[in-house]
Amino acid sequence: MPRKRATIREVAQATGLSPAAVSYALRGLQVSEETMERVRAAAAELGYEADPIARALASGRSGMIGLLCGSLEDLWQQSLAVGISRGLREKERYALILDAVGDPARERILAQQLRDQRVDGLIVQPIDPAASFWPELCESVPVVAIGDSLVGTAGEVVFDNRRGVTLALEHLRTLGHRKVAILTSTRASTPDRPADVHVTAEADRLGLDIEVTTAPHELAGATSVARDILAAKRPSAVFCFADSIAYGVYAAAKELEMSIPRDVSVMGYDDHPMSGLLTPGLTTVDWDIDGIVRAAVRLIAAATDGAPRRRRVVQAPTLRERGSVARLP
Amino acid sequence: MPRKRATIREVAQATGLSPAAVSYALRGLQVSEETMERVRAAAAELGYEADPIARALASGRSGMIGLLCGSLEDLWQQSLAVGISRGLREKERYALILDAVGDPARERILAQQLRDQRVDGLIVQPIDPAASFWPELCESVPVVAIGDSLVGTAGEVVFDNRRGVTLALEHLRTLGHRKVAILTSTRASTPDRPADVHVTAEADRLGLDIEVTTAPHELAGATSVARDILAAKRPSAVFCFADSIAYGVYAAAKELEMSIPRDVSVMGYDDHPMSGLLTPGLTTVDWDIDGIVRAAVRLIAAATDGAPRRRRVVQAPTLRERGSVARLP
DNA sequence: ACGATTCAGTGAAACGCTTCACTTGGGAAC
DNA sequence: GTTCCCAAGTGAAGCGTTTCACTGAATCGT
Repeated sequence: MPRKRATIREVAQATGLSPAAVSYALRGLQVSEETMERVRAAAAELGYEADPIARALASGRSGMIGLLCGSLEDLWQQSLAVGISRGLREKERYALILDAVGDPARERILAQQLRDQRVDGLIVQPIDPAASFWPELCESVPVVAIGDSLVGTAGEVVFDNRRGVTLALEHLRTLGHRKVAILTSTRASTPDRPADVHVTAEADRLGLDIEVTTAPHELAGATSVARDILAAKRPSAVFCFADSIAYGVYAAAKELEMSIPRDVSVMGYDDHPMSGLLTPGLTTVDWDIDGIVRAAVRLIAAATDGAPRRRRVVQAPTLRERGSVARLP
Repeated sequence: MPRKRATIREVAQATGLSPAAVSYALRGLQVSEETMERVRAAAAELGYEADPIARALASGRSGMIGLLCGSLEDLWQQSLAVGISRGLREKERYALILDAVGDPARERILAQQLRDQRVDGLIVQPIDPAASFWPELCESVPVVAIGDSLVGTAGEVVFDNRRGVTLALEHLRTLGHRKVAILTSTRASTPDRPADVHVTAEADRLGLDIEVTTAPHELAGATSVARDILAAKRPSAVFCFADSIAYGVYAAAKELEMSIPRDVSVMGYDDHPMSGLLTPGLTTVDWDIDGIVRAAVRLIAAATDGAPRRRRVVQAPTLRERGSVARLP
């Protein structure tokens, strides 16, 4: 880290070339092998490194991939973010991670912000896939959407949430549960998310008596919501739309001295690494996070490296039984 | 999100002013109330929003705060990052989060990258606080360091790791443990981190028979290291230098059908929210993450808002007993 | 009534790079 | 020996802001 950055002009002077030539040379364009070598040497000598801001302004590209998360309080999304970040790094690309903290309005602002940063591509896990700004955004930058109902221009990684919900609720039904509390994630608005719609539809079909409540992902908040539900409603099972929320149920059960699954059964959704560590292990719906990460990275890389075939990767869920759901008599 | 961004020039034309005047007006500088109002109206009308990249290039500032994490695989650091991100948002500032994945070389590159992004300030949790580039970096941007031995120019949030280690090891010693396996986090180099040094010093003082091994934060990796340790060395206790790593010990114990704390005692370090949920709860050293977040945010905000008093906030650890450490006969 | 001081606003030069439209010199083609 | 072309390199105009040094007019104290 030299005391003062070298500019491209200085490299040009050092080599006796024009700044333009240096610019081309450093990117391996339009110049002879020989000058390229000469320029590289001079650049190394001077400790020159291109200024990303100036570059972005001039070229309209930043070399970064934006990652817009619905809510990083969800531990699973944290894992996803970390995974994607790592995956991109392996492809020599950098991720710019922003967190909408569950707020659709914030989602709009941050999406705009990322575009303003000239990201080459955008991976989003939309809170509100129906929001009106997505189409416009998709026009100005390749988008890979991760989720359920979609917006991607560069591809999509689709969770079959309908199937996931079916898997979960059928499991509960088969084991004899009828009165099921549903805990879904809090959000500032967007009431009719497709995932939620699936839940009520499936519950109807299976003849389950459900009550849907929203809960935050963050442990303390989830615990407090779960405490109320467990104490007041006495459901035989709780289905949480994220493992993070299920952790809150575990905590609440502990506080209330209820035993899982004897006093109440719990199901999660996502399969976060910690879920297998709890006692009892959390029965959940597993989404193959590695597969999702790989798919998302591959799609965005393809889109930005100019292989523009838009693809749709569908993730199938798996039921992962671990012991947090009891069979009712 | 208008189809095409309005530029400052267009706003200038619309109001009949010079671009300079508009620039000043939008920032509430140097112009009369009346024109300010006129400019604001026109800007709103045209949907103008300043381009952050151009702004950063011209002014050398971006309005963002960089957050450089040692390793986001550490769940505790994830929590820290999320907390800081949220804390900054409340102060109307944005965080740019980068992850060095435990690699000191990467840490240097990313630090440089953040400076190149013209961040107004930098919060770092250094992997290698002794690395030579910190002083130079500190000259070009206010730095708040979080950790043990420090580099901050804008302030520091210090963990008293010596005390934390003492707390943990004394606890083990008091309960009769002598043969203790230490699991510390993997890193690409930097062998002599102060925290590690404290461990061996303290162990000596207390007459503990320790063996130090490095383990990754990520669950599968930690589990596999822990499995080897538990099977081969048969320590009476394992002290993990991060709760994430302790989770690996729980997983390994489960696989080996060892019971915690009957067959082996486990201590963590950090107090991650999940630690209280495990069975048995993980006994750990608690660092008051909220306090750290608040301190870091306050320090960096003070430094960038021009109140340049450099402060040092020391965090004291607390022992949090939960049941994963048994008293030996 | 006069220079001195403020106030509101202007013009143009940065910021550091990319890129477009052009020169060149020199070889191949005819 | 022209003509044509191509690879290698140049100049200058951006990209959208900020900021510095200034101007003209209005205000002020005396």
